[in-house]
Amino acid sequence: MTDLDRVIHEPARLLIVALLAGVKEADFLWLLRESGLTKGNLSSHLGKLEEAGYVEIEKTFRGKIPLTMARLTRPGSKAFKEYKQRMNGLLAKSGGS
Amino acid sequence: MTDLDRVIHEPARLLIVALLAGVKEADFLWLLRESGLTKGNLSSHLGKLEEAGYVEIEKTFRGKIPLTMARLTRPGSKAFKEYKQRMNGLLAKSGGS
DNA sequence: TAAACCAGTTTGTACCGCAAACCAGTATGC
DNA sequence: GCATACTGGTTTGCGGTACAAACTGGTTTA
Repeated sequence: MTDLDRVIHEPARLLIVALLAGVKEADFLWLLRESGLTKGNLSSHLGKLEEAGYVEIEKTFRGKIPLTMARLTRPGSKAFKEYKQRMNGLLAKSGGS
Repeated sequence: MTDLDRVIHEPARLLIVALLAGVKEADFLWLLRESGLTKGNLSSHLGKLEEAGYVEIEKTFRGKIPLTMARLTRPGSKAFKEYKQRMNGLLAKSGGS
């Protein structure tokens, strides 16, 4: 109907995806600071995005301390791109400005 | 955080608001056909939008048959405009195209 | 040894969108 | 003139989900 991808549409995830699209790779704490989300929400939203196949999560260690990296997958980039197109289409149809 | 107006953000309502922004006034059945929503959903989303003060609902009669007209209020137009700006900002920050 | 901390995950709840059931009134078939 | 179908909606029930708060497993500090 509007055909907006609900996984991406959710504001918190839209923000995460937009951030990732900019940098191509980011760790949990950077996303945490940049997004302003709580840890819990960031964690679960990343979980949803991973489940959807839109991001890859890689868990490593920085010394003794766990480190989680996230990056957009190819399908993720594609989905985001399509989302942007549809959204622009919607916003445009209401008459400019 | 993303500061997206949740009332407008919901796809069905975004569509309704975009449609109304284009025409300035519309009746229930036109919105029904144009949006592809079910009657139930259209009714309740219009209710939400009215409750938020974003649309005015006017109930009249066309002959013997009830007719509901909807139009965007001033605050509604303003909210939609701001929504568009924020959304464009979000989509832009990920690097163009 | 314990207390504080880091980097997250799991859990609980309250809300919300959706579809289906419902309703009042009007035209139509018998 | 009675019932059946249709218009133009509204209300209800249910399933999914976002958010915050509590929890966990390991690590440094006191």
